[in-house]
Amino acid sequence: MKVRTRVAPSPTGDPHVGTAYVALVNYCFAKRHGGEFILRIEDTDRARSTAESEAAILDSLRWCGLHWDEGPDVGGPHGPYRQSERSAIYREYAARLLASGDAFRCFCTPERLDAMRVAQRAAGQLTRYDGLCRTYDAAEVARREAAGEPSVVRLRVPDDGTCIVEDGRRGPIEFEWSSVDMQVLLKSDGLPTYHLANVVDDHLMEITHVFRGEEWVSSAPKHMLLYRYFGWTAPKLTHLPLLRNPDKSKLSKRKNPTGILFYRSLGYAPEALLNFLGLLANPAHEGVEELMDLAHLVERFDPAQIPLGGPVFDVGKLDWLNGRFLRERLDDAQFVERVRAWGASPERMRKIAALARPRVERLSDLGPLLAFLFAGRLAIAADQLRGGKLEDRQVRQALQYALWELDRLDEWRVSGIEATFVGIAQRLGVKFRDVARPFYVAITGSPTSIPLYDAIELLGRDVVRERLRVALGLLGVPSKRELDAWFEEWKGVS
RNA sequence: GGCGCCAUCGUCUAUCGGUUAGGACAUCGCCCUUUCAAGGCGGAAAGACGGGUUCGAUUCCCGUUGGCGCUACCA
Repeated sequence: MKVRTRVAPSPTGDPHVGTAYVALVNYCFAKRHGGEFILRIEDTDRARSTAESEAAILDSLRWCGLHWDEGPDVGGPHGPYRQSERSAIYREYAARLLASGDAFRCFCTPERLDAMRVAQRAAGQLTRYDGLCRTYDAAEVARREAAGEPSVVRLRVPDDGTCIVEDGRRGPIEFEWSSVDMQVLLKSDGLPTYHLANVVDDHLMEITHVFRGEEWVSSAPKHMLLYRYFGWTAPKLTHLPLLRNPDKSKLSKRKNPTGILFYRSLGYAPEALLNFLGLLANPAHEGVEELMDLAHLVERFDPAQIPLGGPVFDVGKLDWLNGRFLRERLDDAQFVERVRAWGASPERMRKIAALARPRVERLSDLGPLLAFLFAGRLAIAADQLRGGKLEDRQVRQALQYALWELDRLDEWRVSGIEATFVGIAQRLGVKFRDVARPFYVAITGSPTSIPLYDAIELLGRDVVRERLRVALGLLGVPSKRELDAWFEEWKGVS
């Protein structure tokens, strides 16, 4: 049987290095065995999924140098590859489960479920659906449906016995069925949850091996149950350790740059990023050259060698690999080409020229004026952020608001960015010109520069987020309490 | 709280019961060099704790502690 793997990102935000990591592992395994690698978009969460995010994810993975044999953009024999276009399929399989009695309709309200969980937790028990709707007979279900009561489809789970999940790297993991929740499979909007869609798609797309994040371990029993109910053979599951922040918490953008685009903006070579990620999955042992290309990564890939501890994403090591790639794997001409592609493309230079030309007297003024566009971390001190009419607290609050607001922005364009900043000044009850200075310093490294919103657009979301985060850190990282209070105020006005 | 996963230098890791616990990044020192990098050489740096099993545990088992994940009509 042909090996087929997949990566199934959810388009709910910026492309994450964790996605690249999981994609790389699946890619390597498939290619190592002459198999196929598929890209599937899991966009069943209508509230959070966006087309922008999907496009960005495809773009980032392509930039990484990972090519998929089937996917929403290239098509393939098992399409569609976007779950939002497969609703009918999931409904059909949910109906099958309903018919066989392996799933049941549930009419419970969110309020009842909430109260139930609160009570269970207060009693020190695990939170699990109590099975009320499971007791309804066909007539009762029909009556409620006819009355127009909204309902979901839940998975029937055994009340006792154990489930053994076979993990490709950890071996058997045992769960009590009584600790597994009766998961919702089909939401009241008719769309499936991850669990149903994932199992159905992996089967229909003939996926043979799944490498996914460790966060899925605890829901694996539900997936095993679905394969059993459907009478399907489950793919071989292997859970990958989660990438961590330096403080060992799960890698998060609150504490670190996590976007693939951030590393691209900073001038990392995709080869080096992949190299680094590949080393995390299969570390090089003594005497082994660590600088390797994708083909080499594929050739030496071995799932049995994946370490189980969650590795800290060590940017220092990435820097070293990237430096070596730049100076050992590229000649001058190729280097120049990289520079052009990175930040000096004709289109980008034209935009920059239009902004810079009115502000220079000599071409040599360009260096200091535009350095921030070609820099990673800016050398700024806390005092440079001060000096306006605002108190530190207000500046910090403004920076935090900007972080939150900019995250919510769908389109990264001057117009939206401008509206965001105007809004922030209003909320704080101050004039924008008074908050402008710290933002200029945080973003461009100087209180005077090209227009702020253009600078922000040019820099891109990930770099801007990082600069704001660094500036905020300079004036004092907000405490949990401050953050909560600000968040309340922020929510209140929006 | 419950369930699950994990546990060696600051970081990534090697060790399939017996090693001076090895390598890489970072760090420190020296060399090279008009500077800075790069490069070369060298140094410092680790088995969470407590019980077992064993002639012998970093390695196997149990417990504790710690970290992480899950605990949604999000993935």
